Amino acid sequence: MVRVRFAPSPTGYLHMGGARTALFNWLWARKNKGVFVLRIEDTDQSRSTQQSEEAIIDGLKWLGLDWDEGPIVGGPHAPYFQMQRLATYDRHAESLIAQGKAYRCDCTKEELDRLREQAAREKRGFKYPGTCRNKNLPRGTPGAVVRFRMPDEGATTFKDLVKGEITTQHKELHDEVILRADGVPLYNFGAVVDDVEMEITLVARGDDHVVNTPRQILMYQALKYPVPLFAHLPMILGADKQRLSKRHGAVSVLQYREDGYLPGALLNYLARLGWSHGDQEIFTIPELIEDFGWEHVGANAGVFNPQKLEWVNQQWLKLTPPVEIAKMAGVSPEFAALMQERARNLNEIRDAYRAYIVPDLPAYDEKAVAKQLTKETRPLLEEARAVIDRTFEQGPQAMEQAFRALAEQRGLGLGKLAQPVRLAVTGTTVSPPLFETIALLGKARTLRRIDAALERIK
RNA sequence: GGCCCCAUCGUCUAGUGGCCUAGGACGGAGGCCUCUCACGCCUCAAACAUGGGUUCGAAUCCCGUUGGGGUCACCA
Repeated sequence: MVRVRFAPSPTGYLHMGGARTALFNWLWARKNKGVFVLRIEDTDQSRSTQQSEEAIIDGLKWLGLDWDEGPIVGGPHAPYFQMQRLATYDRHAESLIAQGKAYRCDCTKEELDRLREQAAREKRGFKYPGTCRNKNLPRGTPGAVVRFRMPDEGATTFKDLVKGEITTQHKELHDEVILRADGVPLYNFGAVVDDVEMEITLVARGDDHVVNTPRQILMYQALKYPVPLFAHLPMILGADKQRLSKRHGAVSVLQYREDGYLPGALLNYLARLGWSHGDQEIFTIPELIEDFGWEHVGANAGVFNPQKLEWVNQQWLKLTPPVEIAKMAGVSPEFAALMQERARNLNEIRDAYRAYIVPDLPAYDEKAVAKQLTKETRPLLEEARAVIDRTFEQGPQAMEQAFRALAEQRGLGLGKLAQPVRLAVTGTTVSPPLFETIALLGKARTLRRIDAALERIK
């Protein structure tokens, strides 16, 4: 049974990197009929907030990345909030201490900071010197944290599903803190204990965690638990090739909802950022689930490209049934059908709808009016009005035929005739095909608009 | 700085020793189609970081160099 998890810390919204990590985990779970667990790692009490937690959950929900176990839905390993699992960490820490694999340490923060600064001055990495290693400090020692006893010699090797074999010498490691004095675990320990408890079989997470992996493997081994598989996903970079951060365009995925993107399009784009399936660019969600695999996840970081995302969104818009688009954009299905192949996002559809479908008279683009609605075009517009009046009931194709006949009669291209009419009817020079738009608007409203436009010429 | 990871068009990537005069996609340039816009179609420009090996043969394997990134917390 494949069991994977997404374990965000509620210290901010869900951004692209987190969304992609969640997506890859989710795809793997769905592909293997496994379980996708959502776990909230809220042990940084100074930075975790309720709002962030909600924002992350909202983001996942919008994307359609549903979880089988976790907040709201519960599950056999509840609770799924680390701050509610303190007793579990304590139990495991005590067991490690009893076996001599961990120990209490009451070194003060000040001493440690001094050592750290000194190490920095000497351009060395800081390593805890092991002051309390053999003190056997008892439970209840004031201010004591628990440190994990790292082996001094040897090396740990693991096979990362995307990066291949990675080896770390144990001498590079040091006895890191796994439990604070107040019993709140630190990342490496909390994650390991929970992944063990929740029976996670594969850990897929950001690249920045590769260095944590050997330490965590050592902890799994100390705990006498099987080690899961690991897959480290490369970073997503901003246009400047810098890691995506709040300053570098790392916006909430929910911003894309505001901007009129389809959740599936975002998922499609994110999947292709770092993963590939031959030359295919556009995938439905079932296709993504079917085709996804770690073999084709790239090992190098990728730049987030908004233009390509927009293109993917456009493709999705074309492939989505009009009724669904209508629902999302808040427009009629008929109009959605006309707009879906020429809009890049839902907002363009909604804006157009509000501009010239909803109101009785559209807001006119004055610059275009000055150019298109002139004394020269007036007779044309009058004749067009008559044509519409006469042929409307026969449908858009008949109207078009009649317009073509009229244009030809006047020695004009259809464009010369259609543009003033389009402006009169929609208020703009850019719209879906004129005759279908007119059909959708209705005869009375169309004629009223043309009359209003004629008024403007005077 | 130590350790670790990465390196194909501007960007996302295909490529797993011969199919590569390196393919696709976004973006760019030009054109076709056309009632506007968009779609679609066609054409063009655009890359294997670098130096050594290994091999009959290297974008593909190995080493060095360079460049980029990650990480060195009682953050995650």
